[in-house]
Amino acid sequence: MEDESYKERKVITIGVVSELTGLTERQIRYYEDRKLIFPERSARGNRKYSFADVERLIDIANKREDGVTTKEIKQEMESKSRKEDRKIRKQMLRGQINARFGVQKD
Amino acid sequence: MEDESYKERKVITIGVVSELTGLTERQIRYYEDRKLIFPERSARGNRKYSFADVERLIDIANKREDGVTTKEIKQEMESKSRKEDRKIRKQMLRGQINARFGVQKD
DNA sequence: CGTGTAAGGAATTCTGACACG
DNA sequence: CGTGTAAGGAATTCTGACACG
Repeated sequence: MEDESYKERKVITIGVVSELTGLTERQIRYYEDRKLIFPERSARGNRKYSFADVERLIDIANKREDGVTTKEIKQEMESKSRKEDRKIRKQMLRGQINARFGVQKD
Repeated sequence: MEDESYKERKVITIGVVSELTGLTERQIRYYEDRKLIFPERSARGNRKYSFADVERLIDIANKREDGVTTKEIKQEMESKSRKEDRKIRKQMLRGQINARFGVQKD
């Protein structure tokens, strides 16, 4: 694990994200409108993105190039996150079982 | 090692750095003037900082609170980087020795 | 649907300078 | 020495809308 998780901190302005991804600001804002990306806002209201967001945008850009619609991308995301949820729930369950019946710690 | 080294990428604007560190933009620019910090510039000339820069600035801020002058901070930095250099040179030397006389790989 | 663009305003950033101490 | 501030300008970002398709 990382001390501060630089990858997730939302600190990058839209102009820099545009340089980093090659997308126009218009596109970046549109993908937010389509619920594909979730920047934070500064006090005044400026969007701030994380490195993880930048990577996701690059991923979106690649899919768009392949003709995948924003709706389909959104659905892929949701299906993936459901899978993740199941995985995590499974891990937690295993943890509980181990806590009661599993090997002794130490 | 990290895939892209998020910590070192210069992507954060001075306003966000100011929020993150609690320093005024004036202070941040002054420390650059004193050669304590080295932001990159965007096409137009806006400063861009890394998370590593942010951490260094927090370090500087703490030292300034203790009354350490920018000149002294600069000297500490230089002394530390000389030590680092010696360490790296030593490691490279050891690497060369191993390459010739050391254990076989595989 | 996905993206471009012109519009107007508000906040951001930049530099060089004067101020205090 | 270290930092605040007012100054003027240039670039940034925001929103809502019209356009095309």
